[in-house]
Amino acid sequence: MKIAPEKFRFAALAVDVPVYGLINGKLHGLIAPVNRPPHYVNVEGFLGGMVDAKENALEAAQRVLQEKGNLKDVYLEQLYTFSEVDRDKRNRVVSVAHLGLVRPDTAAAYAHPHAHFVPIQKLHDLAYDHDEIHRAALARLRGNITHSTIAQFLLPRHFTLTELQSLYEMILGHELDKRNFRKKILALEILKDTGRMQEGVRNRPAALYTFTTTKLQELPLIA
Amino acid sequence: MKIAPEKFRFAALAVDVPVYGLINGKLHGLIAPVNRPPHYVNVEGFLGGMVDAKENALEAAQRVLQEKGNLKDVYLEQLYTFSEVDRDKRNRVVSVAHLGLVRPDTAAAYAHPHAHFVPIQKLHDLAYDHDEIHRAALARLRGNITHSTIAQFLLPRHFTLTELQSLYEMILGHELDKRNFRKKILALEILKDTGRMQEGVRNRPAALYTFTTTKLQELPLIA
DNA sequence: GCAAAAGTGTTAGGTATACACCCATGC
DNA sequence: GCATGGGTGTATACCTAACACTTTTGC
Repeated sequence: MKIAPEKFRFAALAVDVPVYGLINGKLHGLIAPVNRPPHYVNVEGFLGGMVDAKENALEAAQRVLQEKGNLKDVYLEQLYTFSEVDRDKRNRVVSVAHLGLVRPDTAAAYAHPHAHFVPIQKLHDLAYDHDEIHRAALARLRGNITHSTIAQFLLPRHFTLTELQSLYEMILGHELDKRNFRKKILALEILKDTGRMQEGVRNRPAALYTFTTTKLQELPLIA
Repeated sequence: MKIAPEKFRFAALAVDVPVYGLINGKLHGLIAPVNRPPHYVNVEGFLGGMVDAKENALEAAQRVLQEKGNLKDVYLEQLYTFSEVDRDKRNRVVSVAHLGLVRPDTAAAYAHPHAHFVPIQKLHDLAYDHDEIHRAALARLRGNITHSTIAQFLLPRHFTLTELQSLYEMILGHELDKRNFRKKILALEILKDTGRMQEGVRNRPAALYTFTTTKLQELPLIA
Protein backbone atom coordinates (compact mmCIF):
# COMPACT_ATOMS: atom_id res chain seq x y z
CA MET A 1 0.00 0.00 0.00
CA LYS A 2 1.28 3.41 -0.87
CA ILE A 3 0.27 6.81 0.33
CA ALA A 4 -2.36 8.77 -1.50
CA PRO A 5 -1.44 11.45 -4.03
CA GLU A 6 -0.35 14.75 -2.51
CA LYS A 7 -3.39 16.70 -3.65
CA PHE A 8 -5.69 14.61 -1.45
CA ARG A 9 -3.51 14.85 1.62
CA PHE A 10 -4.14 18.40 2.78
CA ALA A 11 -5.55 17.46 6.17
CA ALA A 12 -3.95 15.92 9.21
CA LEU A 13 -5.96 13.24 10.95
CA ALA A 14 -6.17 13.42 14.72
CA VAL A 15 -8.06 11.95 17.63
CA ASP A 16 -9.39 13.87 20.60
CA VAL A 17 -10.43 11.92 23.64
CA PRO A 18 -12.72 13.37 26.26
CA VAL A 19 -12.11 11.04 29.21
CA TYR A 20 -14.52 11.02 32.14
CA GLY A 21 -14.22 9.48 35.55
CA LEU A 22 -15.67 9.63 39.04
CA ILE A 23 -13.57 11.47 41.61
CA ASN A 24 -15.07 11.50 45.08
CA GLY A 25 -18.33 10.42 43.56
CA LYS A 26 -18.54 13.32 41.09
CA LEU A 27 -18.07 13.21 37.33
CA HIS A 28 -14.85 14.79 36.15
CA GLY A 29 -13.25 15.25 32.73
CA LEU A 30 -9.54 14.95 32.04
CA ILE A 31 -7.88 17.98 30.49
CA ALA A 32 -4.34 19.21 30.00
CA PRO A 33 -2.77 22.53 29.06
CA VAL A 34 -2.64 23.29 25.34
CA ASN A 35 0.21 25.44 24.19
CA ARG A 36 0.21 26.16 20.47
CA PRO A 37 1.06 29.80 19.87
CA PRO A 38 -0.17 32.04 18.56
CA HIS A 39 -3.78 30.81 18.71
CA TYR A 40 -3.88 28.50 21.70
CA VAL A 41 -2.06 29.69 24.83
CA ASN A 42 -3.19 29.65 28.43
CA VAL A 43 -5.95 27.28 27.55
CA GLU A 44 -6.72 23.66 28.24
CA GLY A 45 -8.24 20.83 26.26
CA PHE A 46 -8.87 17.12 26.19
CA LEU A 47 -6.03 14.78 25.39
CA GLY A 48 -5.48 14.36 21.68
CA GLY A 49 -2.88 13.63 19.07
CA MET A 50 -2.19 12.64 15.51
CA VAL A 51 -3.14 9.30 14.02
CA ASP A 52 -0.12 7.36 12.79
CA ALA A 53 0.19 5.83 9.35
CA LYS A 54 -0.02 2.31 10.76
CA GLU A 55 -2.92 2.51 13.18
CA ASN A 56 -6.63 3.11 13.03
CA ALA A 57 -8.40 5.84 14.95
CA LEU A 58 -9.24 3.67 17.96
CA GLU A 59 -5.65 2.50 18.25
CA ALA A 60 -4.50 6.11 18.03
CA ALA A 61 -6.85 7.06 20.87
CA GLN A 62 -5.49 4.24 23.02
CA ARG A 63 -1.92 5.25 22.30
CA VAL A 64 -2.57 8.93 23.00
CA LEU A 65 -4.08 8.11 26.38
CA GLN A 66 -1.15 5.88 27.19
CA GLU A 67 1.48 8.39 26.06
CA LYS A 68 -0.05 11.62 27.26
CA GLY A 69 -2.01 10.39 30.21
CA ASN A 70 -0.32 7.18 31.30
CA LEU A 71 -3.80 5.66 31.14
CA LYS A 72 -4.49 2.03 30.31
CA ASP A 73 -7.66 -0.03 30.22
CA VAL A 74 -9.85 2.88 29.27
CA TYR A 75 -13.24 2.13 27.79
CA LEU A 76 -13.33 3.84 24.38
CA GLU A 77 -15.98 4.29 21.74
CA GLN A 78 -16.00 6.45 18.66
CA LEU A 79 -18.04 9.57 19.24
CA TYR A 80 -18.10 11.85 16.22
CA THR A 81 -15.75 13.23 13.60
CA PHE A 82 -15.17 16.97 13.71
CA SER A 83 -14.13 18.29 10.34
CA GLU A 84 -14.84 22.03 10.27
CA VAL A 85 -12.24 23.66 8.06
CA ASP A 86 -11.11 26.10 10.74
CA ARG A 87 -11.61 24.01 13.88
CA ASP A 88 -7.87 24.24 14.40
CA LYS A 89 -6.69 27.73 13.48
CA ARG A 90 -3.17 26.58 12.64
CA ASN A 91 -3.76 23.83 10.09
CA ARG A 92 -6.53 21.74 8.69
CA VAL A 93 -6.95 18.98 11.24
CA VAL A 94 -9.84 16.54 11.13
CA SER A 95 -10.42 14.85 14.46
CA VAL A 96 -12.17 11.59 15.21
CA ALA A 97 -13.33 12.17 18.77
CA HIS A 98 -13.62 9.15 21.06
CA LEU A 99 -15.43 8.97 24.35
CA GLY A 100 -13.27 7.55 27.16
CA LEU A 101 -14.37 6.28 30.55
CA VAL A 102 -12.16 5.29 33.45
CA ARG A 103 -12.87 3.66 36.79
CA PRO A 104 -12.17 5.57 39.99
CA ASP A 105 -9.07 3.53 40.84
CA THR A 106 -7.55 4.41 37.47
CA ALA A 107 -8.68 8.00 37.77
CA ALA A 108 -7.42 8.38 41.31
CA ALA A 109 -4.07 6.75 40.58
CA TYR A 110 -3.69 9.22 37.80
CA ALA A 111 -1.11 11.85 38.68
CA HIS A 112 0.33 13.47 35.61
CA PRO A 113 2.32 16.70 36.00
CA HIS A 114 -0.06 18.52 33.67
CA ALA A 115 -3.24 16.65 32.94
CA HIS A 116 -5.88 16.71 35.65
CA PHE A 117 -9.50 15.85 36.30
CA VAL A 118 -11.91 18.78 36.52
CA PRO A 119 -15.61 18.64 37.48
CA ILE A 120 -17.70 18.55 34.31
CA GLN A 121 -19.48 21.79 35.19
CA LYS A 122 -16.13 23.56 34.98
CA LEU A 123 -15.28 22.24 31.54
CA HIS A 124 -15.76 25.27 29.31
CA ASP A 125 -13.68 27.71 27.28
CA LEU A 126 -11.54 24.81 26.17
CA ALA A 127 -9.16 24.92 23.21
CA TYR A 128 -10.18 24.25 19.61
CA ASP A 129 -13.78 22.97 19.44
CA HIS A 130 -13.44 20.98 22.64
CA ASP A 131 -16.47 22.64 24.24
CA GLU A 132 -18.51 21.14 21.45
CA ILE A 133 -16.80 17.79 21.86
CA HIS A 134 -17.60 17.91 25.57
CA ARG A 135 -21.30 18.52 24.84
CA ALA A 136 -21.39 15.69 22.33
CA ALA A 137 -19.68 13.34 24.78
CA LEU A 138 -22.10 14.08 27.60
CA ALA A 139 -25.04 13.66 25.25
CA ARG A 140 -23.72 10.27 24.19
CA LEU A 141 -23.21 9.25 27.79
CA ARG A 142 -26.77 10.29 28.59
CA GLY A 143 -28.13 8.29 25.69
CA ASN A 144 -26.08 5.23 26.52
CA ILE A 145 -26.63 4.97 30.23
CA THR A 146 -30.30 4.17 29.85
CA HIS A 147 -29.75 1.64 27.06
CA SER A 148 -26.60 -0.21 28.06
CA THR A 149 -24.38 -1.27 30.91
CA ILE A 150 -21.93 1.55 30.18
CA ALA A 151 -22.08 2.57 33.85
CA GLN A 152 -19.79 -0.38 34.54
CA PHE A 153 -16.85 1.50 33.04
CA LEU A 154 -17.23 4.39 35.47
CA LEU A 155 -17.76 2.46 38.70
CA PRO A 156 -15.30 0.48 40.80
CA ARG A 157 -15.53 -3.30 40.44
CA HIS A 158 -17.62 -3.47 43.60
CA PHE A 159 -20.10 -0.73 44.28
CA THR A 160 -23.29 -0.04 46.19
CA LEU A 161 -26.68 0.46 44.61
CA THR A 162 -26.68 4.00 45.94
CA GLU A 163 -23.43 4.74 44.11
CA LEU A 164 -24.92 3.34 40.92
CA GLN A 165 -28.08 5.37 41.33
CA SER A 166 -26.10 8.51 42.04
CA LEU A 167 -24.16 8.00 38.80
CA TYR A 168 -27.41 7.71 36.87
CA GLU A 169 -28.69 10.89 38.49
CA MET A 170 -25.56 12.85 37.64
CA ILE A 171 -25.61 11.79 34.02
CA LEU A 172 -29.34 12.13 33.50
CA GLY A 173 -29.50 15.38 35.42
CA HIS A 174 -32.46 14.52 37.61
CA GLU A 175 -33.25 12.48 40.70
CA LEU A 176 -34.61 8.96 40.71
CA ASP A 177 -36.77 7.10 43.19
CA LYS A 178 -34.66 4.73 45.26
CA ARG A 179 -37.13 1.87 45.49
CA ASN A 180 -38.14 1.98 41.85
CA PHE A 181 -34.55 2.26 40.68
CA ARG A 182 -33.53 -0.82 42.66
CA LYS A 183 -36.48 -2.84 41.47
CA LYS A 184 -35.77 -2.06 37.82
CA ILE A 185 -32.02 -2.48 37.86
CA LEU A 186 -32.16 -5.76 39.78
CA ALA A 187 -34.87 -7.12 37.49
CA LEU A 188 -32.48 -6.75 34.55
CA GLU A 189 -30.16 -9.32 36.08
CA ILE A 190 -27.05 -7.43 35.09
CA LEU A 191 -25.86 -7.13 38.69
CA LYS A 192 -24.95 -9.68 41.26
CA ASP A 193 -24.58 -9.33 44.99
CA THR A 194 -20.99 -10.08 45.94
CA GLY A 195 -21.99 -11.03 49.47
CA ARG A 196 -19.53 -8.45 50.72
CA MET A 197 -20.37 -5.29 52.58
CA GLN A 198 -19.03 -1.78 52.78
CA GLU A 199 -16.49 -1.32 55.56
CA GLY A 200 -15.46 1.69 57.58
CA VAL A 201 -18.56 3.73 56.95
CA ARG A 202 -20.23 5.35 59.91
CA ASN A 203 -23.71 4.21 58.94
CA ARG A 204 -25.32 0.94 58.06
CA PRO A 205 -22.98 -0.74 55.58
CA ALA A 206 -24.38 -1.27 52.08
CA ALA A 207 -24.21 -4.49 50.11
CA LEU A 208 -21.59 -4.49 47.37
CA TYR A 209 -22.66 -5.43 43.85
CA THR A 210 -20.79 -6.11 40.67
CA PHE A 211 -21.80 -6.31 37.01
CA THR A 212 -22.33 -9.85 35.75
CA THR A 213 -20.66 -8.98 32.45
CA THR A 214 -17.42 -7.19 31.69
CA LYS A 215 -18.57 -6.20 28.21
CA LEU A 216 -20.94 -3.49 27.16
CA GLN A 217 -24.43 -4.96 26.96
CA GLU A 218 -27.50 -3.48 25.32
CA LEU A 219 -30.52 -3.11 27.58
CA PRO A 220 -34.23 -2.67 27.03
CA LEU A 221 -34.41 0.64 28.96
CA ILE A 222 -33.58 1.79 32.46
CA ALA A 223 -34.65 4.80 34.48
CA MET B 1 -4.30 28.73 7.81
CA LYS B 2 -1.64 26.56 6.29
CA ILE B 3 -1.55 22.88 5.63
CA ALA B 4 -0.15 20.54 8.21
CA PRO B 5 3.43 19.24 7.99
CA GLU B 6 3.95 16.46 5.49
CA LYS B 7 4.61 13.77 8.08
CA PHE B 8 1.07 14.01 9.41
CA ARG B 9 -0.56 13.95 6.02
CA PHE B 10 -0.26 10.32 5.03
CA ALA B 11 -3.97 9.66 4.74
CA ALA B 12 -6.55 10.88 2.29
CA LEU B 13 -9.87 11.91 3.76
CA ALA B 14 -12.98 10.69 2.01
CA VAL B 15 -16.71 10.40 2.48
CA ASP B 16 -18.83 7.40 1.62
CA VAL B 17 -22.55 7.85 1.45
CA PRO B 18 -24.93 4.92 1.67
CA VAL B 19 -28.14 6.44 0.27
CA TYR B 20 -31.45 4.67 0.80
CA GLY B 21 -34.81 5.24 -0.76
CA LEU B 22 -38.15 3.57 -1.35
CA ILE B 23 -38.72 2.19 -4.83
CA ASN B 24 -42.12 0.61 -5.35
CA GLY B 25 -42.52 0.56 -1.61
CA LYS B 26 -39.33 -1.39 -0.94
CA LEU B 27 -36.10 -0.11 0.59
CA HIS B 28 -33.26 0.21 -1.90
CA GLY B 29 -29.68 1.39 -1.61
CA LEU B 30 -27.86 3.40 -4.27
CA ILE B 31 -24.67 1.89 -5.64
CA ALA B 32 -22.44 2.44 -8.65
CA PRO B 33 -19.65 0.48 -10.31
CA VAL B 34 -16.23 0.86 -8.76
CA ASN B 35 -13.31 0.49 -11.10
CA ARG B 36 -9.93 0.83 -9.45
CA PRO B 37 -7.55 -1.80 -10.74
CA PRO B 38 -6.00 -3.94 -9.62
CA HIS B 39 -7.96 -4.41 -6.40
CA TYR B 40 -11.44 -3.24 -7.25
CA VAL B 41 -12.84 -4.31 -10.60
CA ASN B 42 -16.26 -5.71 -11.47
CA VAL B 43 -17.55 -4.59 -8.14
CA GLU B 44 -19.96 -1.95 -6.91
CA GLY B 45 -20.09 0.37 -3.95
CA PHE B 46 -21.86 3.34 -2.44
CA LEU B 47 -21.15 6.79 -3.79
CA GLY B 48 -18.08 8.36 -2.28
CA GLY B 49 -15.29 10.77 -2.93
CA MET B 50 -12.51 12.84 -1.48
CA VAL B 51 -13.07 15.72 0.91
CA ASP B 52 -11.78 19.03 -0.47
CA ALA B 53 -9.47 21.35 1.39
CA LYS B 54 -12.20 23.95 1.77
CA GLU B 55 -15.17 21.92 2.90
CA ASN B 56 -16.15 19.87 5.90
CA ALA B 57 -17.24 16.25 5.68
CA LEU B 58 -20.96 16.99 5.43
CA GLU B 59 -20.38 19.46 2.60
CA ALA B 60 -18.24 16.88 0.84
CA ALA B 61 -21.03 14.33 1.12
CA GLN B 62 -23.52 16.78 -0.36
CA ARG B 63 -21.18 17.61 -3.21
CA VAL B 64 -20.42 13.96 -3.96
CA LEU B 65 -24.11 13.13 -4.20
CA GLN B 66 -24.67 16.11 -6.45
CA GLU B 67 -21.70 15.35 -8.71
CA LYS B 68 -21.85 11.59 -8.87
CA GLY B 69 -25.53 11.04 -8.38
CA ASN B 70 -27.19 14.24 -9.54
CA LEU B 71 -28.99 14.13 -6.20
CA LYS B 72 -30.11 17.20 -4.27
CA ASP B 73 -32.09 17.65 -1.07
CA VAL B 74 -30.86 14.45 0.47
CA TYR B 75 -31.20 14.05 4.21
CA LEU B 76 -27.70 13.42 5.55
CA GLU B 77 -26.30 12.60 8.93
CA GLN B 78 -22.84 11.52 9.95
CA LEU B 79 -22.72 7.80 10.54
CA TYR B 80 -19.27 6.57 11.53
CA THR B 81 -15.67 7.05 10.54
CA PHE B 82 -13.95 4.03 9.05
CA SER B 83 -10.21 4.18 9.52
CA GLU B 84 -8.81 0.68 9.20
CA VAL B 85 -5.35 0.94 7.73
CA ASP B 86 -6.10 -1.38 4.83
CA ARG B 87 -9.75 -0.58 4.22
CA ASP B 88 -8.71 0.68 0.79
CA LYS B 89 -6.05 -1.62 -0.60
CA ARG B 90 -4.54 1.08 -2.80
CA ASN B 91 -3.82 3.89 -0.35
CA ARG B 92 -4.57 4.88 3.18
CA VAL B 93 -8.02 6.44 2.97
CA VAL B 94 -10.04 7.34 6.03
CA SER B 95 -13.71 7.70 5.29
CA VAL B 96 -16.37 9.58 7.20
CA ALA B 97 -19.49 7.67 6.21
CA HIS B 98 -22.77 9.57 6.08
CA LEU B 99 -26.24 8.09 5.99
CA GLY B 100 -28.35 9.51 3.16
CA LEU B 101 -32.12 9.24 2.69
CA VAL B 102 -34.12 10.29 -0.35
CA ARG B 103 -37.84 10.52 -1.03
CA PRO B 104 -39.39 8.32 -3.70
CA ASP B 105 -39.82 11.19 -6.17
CA THR B 106 -36.09 11.95 -5.97
CA ALA B 107 -35.22 8.28 -6.09
CA ALA B 108 -37.53 7.55 -9.01
CA ALA B 109 -36.36 10.56 -11.01
CA TYR B 110 -32.88 9.31 -10.58
CA ALA B 111 -31.53 7.86 -13.79
CA HIS B 112 -27.80 7.88 -13.89
CA PRO B 113 -26.01 5.83 -16.55
CA HIS B 114 -24.20 3.86 -13.88
CA ALA B 115 -25.55 4.36 -10.39
CA HIS B 116 -28.73 2.49 -9.55
CA PHE B 117 -30.97 1.51 -6.67
CA VAL B 118 -30.80 -2.10 -5.53
CA PRO B 119 -32.99 -3.80 -2.91
CA ILE B 120 -31.18 -3.79 0.41
CA GLN B 121 -31.18 -7.59 0.64
CA LYS B 122 -29.02 -7.64 -2.48
CA LEU B 123 -26.43 -5.23 -1.13
CA HIS B 124 -23.46 -7.47 -0.39
CA ASP B 125 -20.00 -8.17 -1.71
CA LEU B 126 -19.54 -4.46 -2.20
CA ALA B 127 -16.18 -2.77 -2.73
CA TYR B 128 -13.87 -1.68 0.10
CA ASP B 129 -15.57 -2.05 3.48
CA HIS B 130 -18.95 -1.04 2.12
CA ASP B 131 -20.67 -4.18 3.40
CA GLU B 132 -19.77 -3.02 6.87
CA ILE B 133 -20.91 0.52 6.11
CA HIS B 134 -24.23 -0.91 4.89
CA ARG B 135 -24.71 -2.80 8.15
CA ALA B 136 -23.88 0.26 10.20
CA ALA B 137 -26.28 2.39 8.16
CA LEU B 138 -29.18 -0.02 8.59
CA ALA B 139 -28.49 -0.29 12.30
CA ARG B 140 -28.59 3.48 12.59
CA LEU B 141 -31.83 3.63 10.63
CA ARG B 142 -33.34 1.01 12.92
CA GLY B 143 -32.31 2.94 15.99
CA ASN B 144 -33.55 6.24 14.67
CA ILE B 145 -36.92 5.27 13.33
CA THR B 146 -38.33 4.51 16.77
CA HIS B 147 -36.91 7.66 18.34
CA SER B 148 -37.35 10.34 15.71
CA THR B 149 -39.33 11.45 12.69
CA ILE B 150 -36.62 10.23 10.31
CA ALA B 151 -39.27 8.32 8.34
CA GLN B 152 -40.26 11.67 6.84
CA PHE B 153 -37.14 11.67 4.68
CA LEU B 154 -38.03 8.38 3.04
CA LEU B 155 -41.71 8.97 2.36
CA PRO B 156 -43.39 11.18 -0.23
CA ARG B 157 -44.80 14.45 1.11
CA HIS B 158 -48.24 12.87 1.28
CA PHE B 159 -48.55 9.28 2.33
CA THR B 160 -51.00 6.82 3.81
CA LEU B 161 -50.73 5.36 7.28
CA THR B 162 -50.31 1.94 5.73
CA GLU B 163 -47.29 3.16 3.77
CA LEU B 164 -45.81 4.58 6.95
CA GLN B 165 -46.44 1.37 8.84
CA SER B 166 -44.95 -0.70 6.05
CA LEU B 167 -41.79 1.43 6.20
CA TYR B 168 -41.52 0.80 9.94
CA GLU B 169 -41.95 -2.90 9.39
CA MET B 170 -39.26 -3.05 6.71
CA ILE B 171 -36.75 -1.20 8.83
CA LEU B 172 -37.54 -2.95 12.10
CA GLY B 173 -37.78 -6.33 10.46
CA HIS B 174 -41.04 -7.42 12.02
CA GLU B 175 -44.76 -6.81 11.65
CA LEU B 176 -46.77 -4.33 13.66
CA ASP B 177 -50.42 -4.30 14.69
CA LYS B 178 -52.37 -1.89 12.49
CA ARG B 179 -54.69 -0.50 15.14
CA ASN B 180 -52.02 -0.07 17.77
CA PHE B 181 -49.61 1.51 15.31
CA ARG B 182 -52.20 4.09 14.25
CA LYS B 183 -53.16 4.92 17.79
CA LYS B 184 -49.58 5.49 18.84
CA ILE B 185 -48.39 7.43 15.84
CA LEU B 186 -51.44 9.71 15.79
CA ALA B 187 -51.15 10.35 19.53
CA LEU B 188 -47.68 11.81 18.95
CA GLU B 189 -49.20 14.63 16.90
CA ILE B 190 -46.42 14.57 14.36
CA LEU B 191 -48.83 13.86 11.49
CA LYS B 192 -51.71 15.77 10.08
CA ASP B 193 -54.50 14.64 7.84
CA THR B 194 -54.28 16.54 4.56
CA GLY B 195 -57.99 16.03 3.89
CA ARG B 196 -56.98 14.50 0.57
CA MET B 197 -57.46 10.90 -0.47
CA GLN B 198 -55.62 8.37 -2.57
CA GLU B 199 -56.80 8.31 -6.18
CA GLY B 200 -56.76 5.62 -8.81
CA VAL B 201 -56.51 2.68 -6.44
CA ARG B 202 -58.85 -0.23 -6.96
CA ASN B 203 -59.78 -0.50 -3.30
CA ARG B 204 -61.07 1.87 -0.68
CA PRO B 205 -58.89 4.99 -0.94
CA ALA B 206 -56.80 5.84 2.09
CA ALA B 207 -56.50 9.24 3.73
CA LEU B 208 -53.27 11.07 2.95
CA TYR B 209 -51.18 12.37 5.81
CA THR B 210 -48.15 14.59 6.03
CA PHE B 211 -45.60 15.29 8.76
CA THR B 212 -46.28 18.47 10.72
CA THR B 213 -42.58 19.28 10.79
CA THR B 214 -39.97 19.32 8.03
CA LYS B 215 -37.10 18.90 10.49
CA LEU B 216 -35.94 15.83 12.30
CA GLN B 217 -37.69 15.67 15.65
CA GLU B 218 -36.84 13.54 18.64
CA LEU B 219 -39.65 11.35 19.91
CA PRO B 220 -40.37 9.53 23.15
CA LEU B 221 -40.63 6.11 21.50
CA ILE B 222 -42.70 4.52 18.76
CA ALA B 223 -43.45 0.93 17.87
C1' DG C 1 -71.04 -8.99 -6.04
C1' DC C 2 -66.37 -9.76 -5.38
C1' DA C 3 -61.66 -8.60 -4.39
C1' DA C 4 -58.68 -5.53 -1.99
C1' DA C 5 -57.16 -2.59 1.35
C1' DA C 6 -59.04 1.07 4.84
C1' DG C 7 -60.64 2.07 9.02
C1' DT C 8 -62.10 1.49 13.82
C1' DG C 9 -62.60 -0.06 20.19
C1' DT C 10 -62.31 -2.81 23.97
C1' DT C 11 -60.23 -5.68 27.36
C1' DA C 12 -56.70 -7.71 30.13
C1' DG C 13 -52.09 -7.86 31.69
C1' DG C 14 -48.12 -5.69 32.78
C1' DT C 15 -45.30 -1.75 33.77
C1' DA C 16 -44.33 2.78 35.87
C1' DT C 17 -45.00 5.85 39.55
C1' DA C 18 -45.73 7.68 43.99
C1' DC C 19 -44.91 7.23 48.54
C1' DA C 20 -42.78 6.39 54.29
C1' DC C 21 -40.86 3.80 57.70
C1' DC C 22 -37.62 0.67 60.15
C1' DC C 23 -32.66 -1.02 60.27
C1' DA C 24 -27.66 -1.36 61.07
C1' DT C 25 -23.63 0.86 62.09
C1' DG C 26 -20.05 4.35 64.17
C1' DC C 27 -19.31 7.63 67.27
C1' DG D 1 -28.82 7.53 71.76
C1' DC D 2 -28.30 9.95 67.82
C1' DA D 3 -26.95 10.81 63.22
C1' DT D 4 -26.33 8.71 58.76
C1' DG D 5 -27.42 6.31 54.91
C1' DG D 6 -29.39 1.27 53.81
C1' DG D 7 -33.07 -1.29 52.76
C1' DT D 8 -37.91 -2.65 51.79
C1' DG D 9 -43.77 -3.13 49.68
C1' DT D 10 -48.14 -1.66 48.09
C1' DA D 11 -51.77 0.65 45.55
C1' DT D 12 -52.96 3.19 41.47
C1' DA D 13 -52.64 5.02 37.02
C1' DC D 14 -51.04 4.33 32.74
C1' DC D 15 -49.52 2.04 28.78
C1' DT D 16 -49.10 -2.10 25.84
C1' DA D 17 -50.71 -5.92 23.39
C1' DA D 18 -54.02 -8.84 21.55
C1' DC D 19 -57.77 -9.26 18.75
C1' DA D 20 -62.09 -9.15 14.11
C1' DC D 21 -65.36 -7.01 11.64
C1' DT D 22 -67.43 -3.38 8.67
C1' DT D 23 -66.58 0.08 4.95
C1' DT D 24 -65.37 1.93 0.51
C1' DT D 25 -63.83 1.63 -3.88
C1' DG D 26 -62.78 -0.48 -8.81
C1' DC D 27 -63.78 -3.87 -11.79
